Amino acid sequence: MTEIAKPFDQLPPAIQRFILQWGDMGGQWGVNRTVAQIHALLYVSDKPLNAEEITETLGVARSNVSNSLKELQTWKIVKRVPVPGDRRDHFTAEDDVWEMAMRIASVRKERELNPALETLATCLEESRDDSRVSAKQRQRLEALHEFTGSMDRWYGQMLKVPPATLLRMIKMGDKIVGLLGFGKKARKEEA
Amino acid sequence: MTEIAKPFDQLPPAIQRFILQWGDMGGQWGVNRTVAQIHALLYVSDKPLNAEEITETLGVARSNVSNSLKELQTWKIVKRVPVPGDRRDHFTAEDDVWEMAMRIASVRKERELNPALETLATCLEESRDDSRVSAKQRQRLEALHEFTGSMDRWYGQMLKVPPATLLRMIKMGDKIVGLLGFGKKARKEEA
DNA sequence: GAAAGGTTTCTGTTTCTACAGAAATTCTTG
DNA sequence: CAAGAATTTCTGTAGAAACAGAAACCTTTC
Repeated sequence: MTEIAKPFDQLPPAIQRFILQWGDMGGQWGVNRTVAQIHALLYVSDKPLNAEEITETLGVARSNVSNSLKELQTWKIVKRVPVPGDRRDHFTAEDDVWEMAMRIASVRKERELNPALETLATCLEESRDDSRVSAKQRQRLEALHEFTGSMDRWYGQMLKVPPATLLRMIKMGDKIVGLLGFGKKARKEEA
Repeated sequence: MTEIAKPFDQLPPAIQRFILQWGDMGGQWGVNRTVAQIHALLYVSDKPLNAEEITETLGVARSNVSNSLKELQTWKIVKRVPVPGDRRDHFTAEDDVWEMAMRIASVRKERELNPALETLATCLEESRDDSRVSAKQRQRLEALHEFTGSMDRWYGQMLKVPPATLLRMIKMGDKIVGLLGFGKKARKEEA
């Protein structure tokens, strides 16, 4: 069908910069450049794009686009949308940034926090019937396990809160600490 | 001085497992395996270790240990400690897990959030005097910028709260949402 | 049910990162 | 201020990840 999609250097400079920077921002996080770039492109695109258009605009291999789209879909921040009169798959990015952030957080929780929890549990288990592991060592593993568990629960709970509510909470910022009534005392102690 | 440090396979299995798993847990995050392993080793070590001991225990190159220790120190989760009667540098890991988490969060904020903020600000700036950027596109960049700013402020504020207080907050979990008085309504709306 | 259009999987190449070992440097102490 | 010890920086290499292009595989439509 080879329609002509806008090549990268014809995009407005602001958009170009965004895609590029977002691209290697991704590198700092756990996703590769292409994945992040495609996400950026879709995020600022006015209309859904098909794989071909993405390929042409970003100048990367078709297969690369295909795989990257698949990854973005596992993160649930890009989805396929049907476009009437065109049987190719088209894609859009989640446009609510809060929703987006929560989807990412959710996947990361599963991929990183949960395995860490399991590992620590196993280590603790194993350490109990090994006298060579000192009490101090056991305590430290315990502390880490406890911490990871707390984080896991915290994330789990935050993910249940609707984005709009979360937004308000975060906007409140440090007032929350005071409101909850245990801020002042603790802060004085620390200071 | 070649003292004999415990080689890896003489450590208790629980400890071995911990170091190994923590090692490639690190890989999932932004730090390489060696760095994470050294951190794990120091975290569960009863006493401060010198670079030589770490080298022997983990079986990695001396230079690698040196560089990794340097990195861990920039994260402020490992520090040099003087050991009386030994002029070699010895190292320990921060033992308070909450303190540790906050140090890491702090560095990540600087390295990731702040640059993202700058980039987005620049893009927005640039987009204002470019009529090819649609209103919708500008809005999306705006939303992302706003979001990033919120996160940045939130982190900044949380980092000021003493770890013990934070611990209590997180333990409270989702009760916080209700306590703050805007939880129920919003949650019903969403459901 | 075959031809065209579209998507995914496979394979080889390139690029980048982690790392070891050596060389250079800095620090300590007699 | 030298000799020795400890640490850091430098350089080359091995392995892993990203990627392009081709091949194989579905899917729709006539």
